[in-house]
This record gives sequence, structure tokens and C-alpha cells, in this order.
Amino acid sequence: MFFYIDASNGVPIFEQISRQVKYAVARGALRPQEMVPSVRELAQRLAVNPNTVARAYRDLQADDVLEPLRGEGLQVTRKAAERCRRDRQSLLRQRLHSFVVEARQSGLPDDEILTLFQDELSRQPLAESLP
Amino acid sequence: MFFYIDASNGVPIFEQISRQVKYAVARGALRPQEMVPSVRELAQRLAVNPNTVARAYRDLQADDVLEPLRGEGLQVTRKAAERCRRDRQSLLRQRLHSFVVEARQSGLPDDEILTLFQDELSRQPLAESLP
Amino acid sequence: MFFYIDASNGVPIFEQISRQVKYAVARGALRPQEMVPSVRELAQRLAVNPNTVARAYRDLQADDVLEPLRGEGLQVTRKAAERCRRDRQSLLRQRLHSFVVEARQSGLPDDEILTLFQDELSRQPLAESLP
Amino acid sequence: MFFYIDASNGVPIFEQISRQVKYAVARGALRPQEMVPSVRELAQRLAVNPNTVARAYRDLQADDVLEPLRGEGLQVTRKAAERCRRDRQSLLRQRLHSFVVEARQSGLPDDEILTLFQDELSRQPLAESLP
DNA sequence: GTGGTCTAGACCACG
DNA sequence: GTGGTCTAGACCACC
Repeated sequence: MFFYIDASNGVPIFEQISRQVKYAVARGALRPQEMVPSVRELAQRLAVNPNTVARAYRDLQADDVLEPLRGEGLQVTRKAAERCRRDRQSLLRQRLHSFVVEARQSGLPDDEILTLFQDELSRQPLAESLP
Repeated sequence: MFFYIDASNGVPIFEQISRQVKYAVARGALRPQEMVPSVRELAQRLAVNPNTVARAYRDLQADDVLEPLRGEGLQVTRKAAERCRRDRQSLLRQRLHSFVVEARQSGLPDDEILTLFQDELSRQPLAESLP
Repeated sequence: MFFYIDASNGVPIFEQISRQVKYAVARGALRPQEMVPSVRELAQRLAVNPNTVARAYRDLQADDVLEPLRGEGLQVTRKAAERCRRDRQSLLRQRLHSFVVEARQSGLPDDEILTLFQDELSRQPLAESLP
Repeated sequence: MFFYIDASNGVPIFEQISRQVKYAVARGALRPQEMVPSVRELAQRLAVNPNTVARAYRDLQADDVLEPLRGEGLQVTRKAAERCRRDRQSLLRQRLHSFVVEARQSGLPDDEILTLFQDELSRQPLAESLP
């Protein structure tokens, strides 16, 4: 299974879903031409409203990451891999940017920001972050 | 002065205000016993509705960062400095945590995460981040 | 139902609402996991602005009495019952305390204070106080 | 000295002052024809804005409890004693009434309300309540 | 449908 | 002058 939803996260659920699909494609866990789970199935698995999954899939189609396979469901597009790697980079950059802006505004000195960052990296071993 | 609001930020304005007050206290730009700008004045300065500022100030009272001086306005509490430094640490930690979780999930290798981070730090010189 | 608002009471409406929710939970009229009326519905029922109800509900979330069920509404938290019973006790104690302080300061002898109290208790039969 | 102000009480300061003057008259600590302290002096003693004391004195004049003695200050009126005893009774009744209403609404059983009351009475020995 | 944010403007209490 | 409450109504995001 390739993702995990945190309902008390502030980030909208539909966006968590669509991002994680992109990330899965970016890192090769989901390959072009492969089918994604049906709306119903995924909704049940994540204990989430089907509308929410549908919305995520809709967004992913708009981004040319998924495309319908007539009557069969949705599959990852051919160009998805490249696109998702680009998106991953820019999504992360963007989050990082806003974090650094805030950290700077807060007046925390650079060395302490760096310490926080290294702490965090070492606290999250790679293994547990890919359930 | 110590406020900078970004209306197209996703983060609610009232929360940007209350955070920045906390940060200002945390870094010593605003000291215990000092008065904060009046609701009306700050509202005008930020081109924002007075109710929005009032809400931020109300939240800060609930967090024991501000207290009323009857008929005079609001002042920073005695214990605010300590509290705000703690809050700053935990607010930033929290944002960093969710970033690292996402970066890891995205499958981006650690060295590239680090590169992103260093890029961002060097791209935002200290001077321009405290307007 | 469990609300009765007195607009000419001095006590702000939003606070009357949040208190009564707590009391309803404390006495078991509203149980953990149960949904509270929607903001709009309650506002209409009490002939009050929706913002006012929203504020009460916001305060209750801050007190961990309510929690959002995304897109569904607000429900009473699991720990609410215990918390509300404690709050009820302390809210009433506090009011009683300030009353007794004032009664004593006024120089009214203890036996007359007691008489006032008993009068009041017998004048408000239980039936009419839970409309 | 016959009263004591609690600034963090919710009750407006000017009202605390005027009530306590009435109570002092009611219990005979302040007698008809006696002078009350000047606005300035009392304001300084209570560490309060002179306007606040002035407002209290204004209200007391409107209630015929104080009257000006040309150029000398304010004195307690002849009819004040009777009037203040009446007011004391009705002020306390009123507070008690709203307390009982709330206690009943809260669903706390009568015997527990009574227990709270007795606790409070025994916890505040007469001596310390008249500083 | 739900709650959340924001604006605009009125009114009040306090000092 | 200060903050606080309330109303009215618009707009948005989420489910």
C-alpha cells in the first residue's frame, strides 16, 4: 500500500491523496499504464468519503497524471513519470520556502534552524516513513 | 516594524498576526509589559478589518501572551517571553516535521532534500527577511 | 431542547451558548460522540446571528469539548463528559464564591443570607427551570 | 478603610465602588451626613482612574445616596441608610437568583447545590471578609 | 450540506 | 481614546 492519510492535519484530504499519488509515481512505486484503485475501493480503504477520492482523481486527470480507460477505471498516463518528478520538486520547494520565510521572521538564528532540521532528519529513519 | 501579512498565503490573516506577535516577543522585539498597537491602529496599518485584528488579540489573550489594561489597551504579559520562545520552537518543529514526512514519502533521497534546504537558506539572505 | 438564551442578561450570548453546551454534556443530555446542531440551525432556532453560534462552537473546540467531523459538523469529544463536569463545578463555585464575598462585605448577617438562599431555591421549582 | 477592589473580576470597577459605598451605609460603617473621601484621594488609594471614582459618585448621587456639600465634597444623604438597606437586599437577591437559575440549568442536583453553598459559607470566615 | 474567514458597520462599556 | 459584542452578508473549502 502506498499511502497514509492524516485527517487531523489541516491539509485537505483530497490533496493529501493527489499528492501521494504523484509522489508514488515520482519514486516509481506506481508506473505508467498501471491502474489505480477504484474510487470506492480506495475510499473504503482510507475510511474517507468517496467524493473526496473522486475529487483527488479529478484533479489528477486535470494534471494529466491519470486518464480514464473506458469503463475499466483510471490508469497512470505515459507522461506521468516525468511530470510527477517535476511536481515533486516544486511542491517540496514551495513548502520549504514558506517554512524558511517563517523561521527567519521568527528571529530564530540560522544555526538553530539548521539544528532543528538535522534533528528532524535523524529522527525520522527512512524505513518508517514509507509504510 | 514587526508585521508582514501575506493575504494570499492560505494561512488565515488573524493567525499570521498572532504568530507574528509571538515571534516578536520570542526574539525580544516586543518586551513584557510593553503595549501592542491598538486594534484600530494595527488594522489600519495592515489594511485589514479591525475584527480580524481583534480576533488575533483575543487568541493571544487566551494564550496568556496579552492581557488587558482596562481602558488603556493590551500589553504583553510578564510570562509571555518564555511562553513565546517555547511556542516558536514547537510551531517551527511542527512545520518542519510535516515537511520532512512529506519529503521522505515522496521518495526524494536525503541528499537532495538537504540540497533543497541549503538552497533555500542561502536564497533568503537575513536582511530581506526582516523588512 | 437544552438551550435557553436571555439576551438582556449581561452575559454575552456566545458565552451563554457555550456554557449551556457544557452543562448539557455535564448532565448527560448531550453525550460524547453525539453531534451538536449545525451552526445555521442553532442560529435560526435561537434567533441569533450564525457568527455568534460559530464563536461559541469555536471556544468549545478550544476547550476540547467539540471536535470537527470534516464536512459533517461538530461532535462532542470523548473526553468532554469528564471535562464538562469539572467545568460545571468550578464555574458554579466561582459564581457562588463572588456572591458570598459580596454578601459578607455587605454586612448582611449569615442567617439572612441563608434565608435568601432558601427562598430562592424554593421559588424556582425544578420543573420550570428545565424548559 | 471600608472596601477593596478586584480589578480582574469582570464587574466594572465603578460599580464595585458604588456598591461598596451602599453596603457600607447599609451596615452602618458610613453614616448619614458623613463625608466620603474626595475623588482624587479615593482614586489614589484604590490605584484607579479618577474618572472611574467620579462615575461611581455620580451614580450614587443619582440614587440619592450622596449629595454635594457646596465646595466641600460629597456627604451621605439623610435618607441613605434606609435606601441602602433596601438596595442591598435587592442587589443580593438578584445575584442569587441568576446563580440559582444557572445552577438548575446545569443539572446539578439540589443537594449538591446546597453542599456548594455551605462549603462556601464555612470557607469564608466573617473576620477576613471585612478587611 | 457543513464550518471557517473576512468585511462592514453599529453599538456598548470602560477609563 | 480603548476593547468587546453582535449583526448582516459575502465568499471559500471541504465532504
